[in-house]
Amino acid sequence: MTKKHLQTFTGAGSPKSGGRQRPTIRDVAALARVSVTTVSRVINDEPGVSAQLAVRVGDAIERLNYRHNLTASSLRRADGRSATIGLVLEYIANPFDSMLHHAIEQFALKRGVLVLGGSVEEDEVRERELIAALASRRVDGLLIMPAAHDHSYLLNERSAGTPVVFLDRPPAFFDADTVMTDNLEGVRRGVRHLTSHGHRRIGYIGDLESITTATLRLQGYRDELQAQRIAVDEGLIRMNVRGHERGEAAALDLLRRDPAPTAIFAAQNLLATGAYRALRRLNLHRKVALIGFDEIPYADLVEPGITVMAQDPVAMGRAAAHLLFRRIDGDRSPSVHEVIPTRLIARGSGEIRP
Amino acid sequence: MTKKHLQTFTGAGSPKSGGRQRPTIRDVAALARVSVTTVSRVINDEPGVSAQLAVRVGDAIERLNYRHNLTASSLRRADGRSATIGLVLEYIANPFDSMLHHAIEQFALKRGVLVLGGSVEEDEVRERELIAALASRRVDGLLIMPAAHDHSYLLNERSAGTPVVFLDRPPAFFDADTVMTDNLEGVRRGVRHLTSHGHRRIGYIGDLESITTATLRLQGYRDELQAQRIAVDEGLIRMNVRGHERGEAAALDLLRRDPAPTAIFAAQNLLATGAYRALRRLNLHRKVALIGFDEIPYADLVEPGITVMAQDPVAMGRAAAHLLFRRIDGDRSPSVHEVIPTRLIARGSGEIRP
DNA sequence: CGCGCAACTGGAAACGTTTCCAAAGCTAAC
DNA sequence: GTTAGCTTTGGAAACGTTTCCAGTTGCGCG
Repeated sequence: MTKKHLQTFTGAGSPKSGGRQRPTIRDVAALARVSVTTVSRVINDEPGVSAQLAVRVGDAIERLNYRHNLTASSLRRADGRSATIGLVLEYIANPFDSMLHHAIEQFALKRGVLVLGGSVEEDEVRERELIAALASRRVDGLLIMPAAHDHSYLLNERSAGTPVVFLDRPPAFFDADTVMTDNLEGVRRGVRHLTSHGHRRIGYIGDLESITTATLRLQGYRDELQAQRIAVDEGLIRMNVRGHERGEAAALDLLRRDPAPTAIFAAQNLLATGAYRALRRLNLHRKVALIGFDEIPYADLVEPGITVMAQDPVAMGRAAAHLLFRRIDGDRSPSVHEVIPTRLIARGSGEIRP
Repeated sequence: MTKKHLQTFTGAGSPKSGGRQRPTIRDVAALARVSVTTVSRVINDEPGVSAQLAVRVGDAIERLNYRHNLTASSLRRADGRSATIGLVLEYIANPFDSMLHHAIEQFALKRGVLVLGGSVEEDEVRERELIAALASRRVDGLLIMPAAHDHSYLLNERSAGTPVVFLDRPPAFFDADTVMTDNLEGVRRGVRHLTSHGHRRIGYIGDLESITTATLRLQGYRDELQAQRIAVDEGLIRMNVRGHERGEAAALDLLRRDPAPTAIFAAQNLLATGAYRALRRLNLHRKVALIGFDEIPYADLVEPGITVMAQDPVAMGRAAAHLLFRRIDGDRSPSVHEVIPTRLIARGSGEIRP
């Protein structure tokens, strides 16, 4: 089973057709009339090469258009580094994920490290396959936004020296560095914003309960209502709602209750836009308040603008990359759990009074 | 200079600290009491291994948690394949780019190929560095959305057997497969939509002239007006406008002219949202028509909805990946240039009459 | 019973690089 | 003038795998 995914060259296996081979370090050495050792030293900026030889080698590299072979290098070098890290995201076309990706890539680039990535789309099997594929390529570290609920399978990777940092969601049955949004407090802050505007019947729409952050957010909703001594009406809660359309349907459903909620908290960006569409359809978008969790592109262009609890993917990506590289550099201290705060962005929809 | 970027291990070079080494094919062979050759055959699904030995090897792999080392494999195998392709994008956090990325990744995954990527952000130097880094990792092929204006430097890569496909923008001084949006016809179609609604003074806001597609789009604007026998008023054209804010400023500028345009064609997604904001600010969003080029997330949620000429990043990504893999599989036929049509999505802003 | 052939198996070389170690050259100190 | 020590250089082994080639086994057939 393992092997199936490690290696599936569907390609007809044409013998690297077309074109002469790339020049090797040996060709460079021959042209520069030095040993391969010397060339290697020049390539790696190691000390102990006379200026004269260094120049000769540099010229030869230039002349031959030599390209250092990092796979061979990585294979031989003592630390086995490939100058590549693996990034496992939920869905790369989600703005949140792609911002994360970009922040990480920027950070990695400073070290000359490239990012090998993939989307997993809430599929546990795909997560494991993707990570196996990354491990096969001997990435120097893994950044994971997990879909699975048991990460003990990562023990092998780590004991083989590949550090792992979890992003946006915590691992299960596995201890590792994490970087997460402050989901609980974020939602509480949003709910508080609504209650401070006079709302007491606040509908809640949440993502799959299998996603840890979704249950955390729901907990924030419950906690804050309880703190405000507002009874939680289970009929106002819709969980396991996924995607735009279902978000819209769930909101419609909530709004047709009697008594209807005077505000809705939509705990994920697609759910928020779905809810907004429902409000518009019922012409309630100026009557019923709405707060979304996670930023929505162009949320300020609609009327009223959509108030959100914004996450900070750039800060998260940077923090995660920072942690990962520290581990790659040999840090063996206990796991760190960073929590990135959210920010309330008031744009109108969240400031509607009942 | 080359070497600087090929390899910049800032890492303190801790000796792959922590944890025992990974098991190798030799360990597997020893445990299964067979030769490494046999293990290799099993791993690669090659014929000619008795069922009995295959099982023994499989068990040993399982027991040892062996992970096939693709770097070593790639180094030795005749075709040199790494089961990895390189993807160079303009800016991965742009929805268009991330959709492309996802489509490509999906396609590649079917072949067990992973995507190694990076954003270039209109920086020619970074493009070259990134491609050098990808070449160093011996990717099997390159998918490039170029920033540079001279791609002759890619000749080496290709003659070394790495196929190249251009995405969204054409190469310069280099012949290769391309997959592009039908920019010219797309803009013409949009402008025609405006003229058919009675507009004759149509403002145009375009991106940097250094971007080939931006000049192509402008050409579409000119062509269509000319075809309709409408004189082109150069004062209505704003080129070299980049990003949201500048787009807004350019639109404001256009709208304050006398006579003001009755419609605006914004030839890029950020420019369109910028223009929309300008219209809103002047309270002209129900008076002056607007069409954007490239899809805008949630463009249907605003009032009026923003009419766009939508590109099809999923089709483009698929087409490009398809072409690339054909080349990787040895296809040496002449370059192919695929053109993906755009689609008019009428949402209100483009149907306003003067 | 010997032969040819196919199927299976393994030893060793090779991929392009880094690293270990030794050799060579030079300077400074005695 | 010899030696110690440093700097510069190179030869060869090694990384984990695939591939080449040869060896072994089993079987059917004359």
